[in-house]
This record gives sequence, C-alpha cells and structure tokens, in this order.
Amino acid sequence: MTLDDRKKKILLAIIKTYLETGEPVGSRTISKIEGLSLSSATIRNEMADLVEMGYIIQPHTSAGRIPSDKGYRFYVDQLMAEKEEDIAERERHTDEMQSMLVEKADKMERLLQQVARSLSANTNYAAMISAPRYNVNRLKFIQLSRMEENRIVAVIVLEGNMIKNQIIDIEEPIDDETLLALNMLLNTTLNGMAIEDINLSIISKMKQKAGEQAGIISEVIDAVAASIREDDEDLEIYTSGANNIFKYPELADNEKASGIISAFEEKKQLTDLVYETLSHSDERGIQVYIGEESPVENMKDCSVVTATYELDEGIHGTIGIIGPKRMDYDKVLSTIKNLTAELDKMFKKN
Amino acid sequence: MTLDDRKKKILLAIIKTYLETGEPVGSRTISKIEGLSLSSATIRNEMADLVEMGYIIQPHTSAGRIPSDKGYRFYVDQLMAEKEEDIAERERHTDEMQSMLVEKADKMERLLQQVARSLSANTNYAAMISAPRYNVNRLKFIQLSRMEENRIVAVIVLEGNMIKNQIIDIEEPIDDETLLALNMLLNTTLNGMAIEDINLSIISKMKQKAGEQAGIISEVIDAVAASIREDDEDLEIYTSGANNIFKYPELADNEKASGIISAFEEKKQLTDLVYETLSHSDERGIQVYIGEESPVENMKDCSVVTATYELDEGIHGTIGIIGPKRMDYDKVLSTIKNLTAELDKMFKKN
DNA sequence: TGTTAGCACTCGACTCGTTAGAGTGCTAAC
DNA sequence: GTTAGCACTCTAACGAGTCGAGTGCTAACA
Repeated sequence: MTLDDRKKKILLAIIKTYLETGEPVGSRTISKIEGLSLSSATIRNEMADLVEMGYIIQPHTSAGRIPSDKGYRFYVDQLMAEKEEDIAERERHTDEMQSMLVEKADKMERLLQQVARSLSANTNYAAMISAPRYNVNRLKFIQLSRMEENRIVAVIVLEGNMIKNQIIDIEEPIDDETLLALNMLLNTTLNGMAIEDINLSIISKMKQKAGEQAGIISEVIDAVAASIREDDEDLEIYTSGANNIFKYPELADNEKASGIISAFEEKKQLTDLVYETLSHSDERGIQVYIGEESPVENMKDCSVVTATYELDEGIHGTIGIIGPKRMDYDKVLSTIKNLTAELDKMFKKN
Repeated sequence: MTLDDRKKKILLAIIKTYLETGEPVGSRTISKIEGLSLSSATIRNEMADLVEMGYIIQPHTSAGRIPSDKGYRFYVDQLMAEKEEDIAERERHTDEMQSMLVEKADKMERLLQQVARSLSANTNYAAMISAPRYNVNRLKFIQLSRMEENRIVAVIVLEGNMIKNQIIDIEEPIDDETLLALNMLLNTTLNGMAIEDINLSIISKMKQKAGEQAGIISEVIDAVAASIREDDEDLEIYTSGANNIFKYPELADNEKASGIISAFEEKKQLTDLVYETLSHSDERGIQVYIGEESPVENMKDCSVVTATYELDEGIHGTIGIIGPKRMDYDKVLSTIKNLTAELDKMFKKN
C-alpha cells in the first residue's frame, strides 16, 4: 500500500487536529474540517489503511485515532521541508520573538540561565541549554599566581572569555622570578592553541625551555590539562521549566514524571543528549527526536527538539526543548531557530 | 484541658504508628500496641480530647486519626530533647553512616554534589546543600592580570579557597607597572579583611595611595565588590533526589509536585531557605520546619530539616532535607547530625 | 470502481446504588 | 475512671446500567 496524496492530506489533518485538541480524532471531525470534502465513511476507510501502515494508532476499538511515532516523524519531516523552502519564515515570526528579550548579561552563566528561562516560558515546555563546549576551544591566556607558600592558582581564560581556575599544590616553593618566567613561557607557547593540540611534543619542548623548572612546569601543565578535561566531563547545563511537564497529563503520571525530573536534576543524561546532538548536527543544526528515537532513556515518552548555537568558530553549545510528543512543533522549531540565530548574532558581535 | 502523661504517651504512639504505616491510625491499633493497657474505648476518649486540643486530625468521621502540624511539632521537640540527652546517640548510628562515604573530592563543587546525592540516597527524601556563604568570609588574595588591551581579569581568592573571577573593562589601557603596583596595593590593604568591612574610608584611603591611578582603582574595587555581592545573591546550591517526592503519594499529585520541583529548579526559594536557616541557627544548628512552618511557600505540605555546617570559623553552609510531613525524623536527624559532624571534621583537617 | 449512507456494534467514561469494613461516639454497666 | 456493646458514619470497592463517540461493514449509488 502506498501513501498517496489523499492519505497524506488526511494524515496531516489528523495530526494537526490532535496537536490542537490533545484528544483522539474521529473520522467525522476530519470529514468536516477538510478542504477535500469526503464523507466520514471514506475517511474511515483511509484511516483503517493508515493504521495498517503504522502512521496512526487507535487506543481502543471505538476511539478516534492518534498519531504514532512514525506519524509524528512524517509530520515533522514535512514541516521541516516546508520551512526549508519558506525563507521568509523567520521574518514572519520575528515579532513573537521580541518578547523573548534575552537580556544581555555580563556573565555567561547568567545569560544561559536567562535563555533557558525564556525558552521554557515561551513554549510551555521544559528547556535546557548547555554551555559551549570547551575542548574545541582555544587558550587565550594563562596566569599563574602564588597563593600560599607552595600553592599556586592557575587562571585559564579560553576564547569566548570562559574562565577556569585551578589550585595547584606544588612540591617545593617557587620564587617570584620563576613564576614570572613560567607565565611568560606558558603564554608565549600556548596562547591561541586549541586544547586538543597541546600534545606531548609541545610539552616536552616547553620542559626543555624551562630548564631546571621542568618539574614544576609539567606539574602545572598536567593540572591545567586535567582542569580542562574534567570540566569537559560534566558540562555545565542550565535548565528551566521542568515543572511544565505537569501541564501534559500524558507525562504527568508518577513514573514518567519522576524519570524526566531525575534526568533534569542529575544532568548526566542531558550531557549525553548534548554530545549526541553535537556529533549529529547537520547543516541546519536542528534535530527532532520523537518518542523512542530519543537518545535519553527517560525521555522515551517525550519529544526532544535540539539545536546547536555557535559561540565562535567551532565552538558550539546545545539548546534543547523537552515536551510531550504532541508538542507544537511548528512553534518550537520557529522559536528555537530564531533563538539560535539571535545567540549567534550576539556572540559574533562580542 | 492539659496534656497529661497518658495523653502524651497515646499521642506519641499515634504518631509513631502513623510514621510507620502512613495510614490513619484507629483506637484499636493503639490499644493493642501500647504498653499501658487500655481498652480502645478509653483510647477513643483520649483521642477525642487530642483532636480538640489540635494535636491530631480526623480526615473524616469514621476514619482513624493523623497527626496535625502541632502534633508533629510535639513529637519532634520530644525527639530532639531526647537526642540532646543521649550523647551516645551518635555512636549508635555510626555504622549506618559508614555507607554514606563522602568520597573526598578535590573540587568543592564535586564534594557538595556528592554530599547531596548521598543524603538523598540514604534518606529517600530530596536533599540540598548550599556552598558556604561568602560574605562573612575574608579576602585571601587578589590578582589582577591583563587579558587584552583594556580588559583585565580579577581573580579573587577567599578564605577556604573559594575562587571567583571577574572580567573588568577599563576606560583606558593600563601598563604593566601600574598593574603591578595596583596588585601590591590591593593585596597589602585588603588581605585578611572581611568583605563587609571594606568600607568607603578604606577605599578612599586606597585611592589616595593610588595617586593618579585613583580612577582605575575605584573601577576595580567596584567590580570586585560587585562580583562578590552578586554571587552572594545567587548562592550555589546543589540538589539531589527531587524525584524522591514521587514516592510519597501525599506529595505526588500534580500541583504539589510541580511546586516542589520548581522550587528545586529555580533555586531562588532554596536560597531563601538557606538564609532563613543561617539567621536562625541556634546552638545545635539543626532546625525542623513542619508544614506551614516552612519558610518556603511551595513546601507547605512538606517537612524541611536543615542544618548548618562549618567550613571555617564563621563560614557556614546549609544542608536541607525535604520530605513528607510523615518523614522518619529520627533517622533524618541522626543522618544530618552525623553528616554535619563529618563535614566539620573534614574541613577542619584541610 | 470509488464513494457514501445507514446501521449495528464496541468500548470507555460516567452515574448510581449496594456492600463491606473500619472506626467512631455514645450509653450504660462495672 | 474504665470498659463493653452497639448503632451510626463514611470511604473504598464493586457491578449494573446508561450515554455517546466512533468504528466497521454492507448495500446502494454515480
């Protein structure tokens, strides 16, 4: 059986109606709404086919139909194809976006938290945003300072003004002069380098140059590397509106809600989601996971829409919206598309 | 009517039974369990009195009784008085605590997250822990470094090795020498001072010393002060096990759960809780808020147990456990008491 | 051959009455 | 002051009955 044009139209009508009402839709409803005027009986026949083909489901014999994951997938693909063509799309939604007003914040964390909040408030779904990923980032500046007798603090500034600190305990005290020299050495050698490119050969070269301070320099470099790597593991993630899930009965029962909440709290699973997204990001950067498609176990009953934004050349972060499968994909896609654009613009300007 | 000895015994029996079963307890149950052997009819009479006095509630005419907030309050006060006397208490529970094993973490944040996790896992309630409060803290070390032409980064280390960063944009470029001088000036003047004690007179004295750099120094000091103050507003708080609330049906309905979850996510309300706790901490440092007593609006249906721990002289943080009113107060109090002791010990050693 | 009207059928949601059981409150006796 | 006894109350659980939405099928129609 093939999905001919009429079937497509009916399927889309069913899904759209369901998205609006949240209740199983019957043949009568479709026959009335539809442009192509067909009787409910005809619709029923087609619906039976669609069930057989797996696009829709009937919860029980005498109920209407609801979209299956496959049905949603069809709808979303359709939607995204449309958007692709419709370049003026962005304009059309611009006015809505005004209200999103991401206040400019001096601190990155503030900004990200702000974004998450505004996303969840605008969409009525749960939202998350990850801080830009460091390990594709470049070192901008390193500063070692003595804090105590044999304890120094390393301040590491990355491109994009991400700052990280690391306290380093050193074996033997270090004098001011050496410290200064070390600072010089570190900065001249490492500035502008991508973290991943700092390899053994460079380190050994530095050790050579450091001469008698070789011991200390390796201690310091190890600590710096560890600090960056460690942070990479547990990515900073900001969330907002997790409680929005209670607005959707199909997610609000104890077990499901508990799973989703714990995913939001533990962050671990969100981190996985971010990595998944970053590794699969296509040209548009937007991805939609429907139900079982979700890479996060606890979100198998949700739909997850993610997008990447660009802080700077090659430095990406991830935005995510988590809601029920019957989410307003159209609105979410527009919102998220505009937001990433806005973020990109903001960062580029900086 | 007075709460005589027999009434007390009956009340305690009712509460204990309710804590175990979670269901309204009837006169028959008490008459059987109780050491003082009285018939159910007698118990009934006493129970009627207890209802009148407000210690217990009957959900409806032909149901058993459940404790009221006032009843819980009586129980908890009793319990805490007992504990006070029983100094060997701590020993008795020590073995349970072994399993809590707070792994030593190098980073404070890791440690705190760890503690929260272990608390929630051990108690089956939701747990939170706040990072130690800064504003009673002392400056240990300030380091200004030039990052770009007219942008410097200030690294502020506080007693207890809390590190904060602040990027400062300055009007006009600053040369190395001036920067060095500024660093000297800042450190010699401010080191060891409590943040709150940095007042106008000190600042103006510094400006005087700075001479022509007066402009820059006030910029810097303002920025430093702002950085510390700002961070004080949104205290770092780590949470774990928020989804535990779903284990208790009386908290798991949509509305209540949503409120609690949002309190956990937004952190704002937890921050209030921390301040409330810190300002009211008595000699023991442990506080129990039952139902309506809670300073957090969204937790009026919960009980909240908080305690302060000491990072260093005068630097406190707060631990909190949030659960249903029928929580196992005995266990929670023991757990939290041991944990704070453990934390205190760990920090003192450092 | 595709479309449609008509109709019997299905099934969940809701209502209502019944029952069982737990627990009370009161009274009268000890 | 305590207790046995008993009528009473209220909820939870169950089942029967009803309603309505929606289906699936059949037969007629274009």
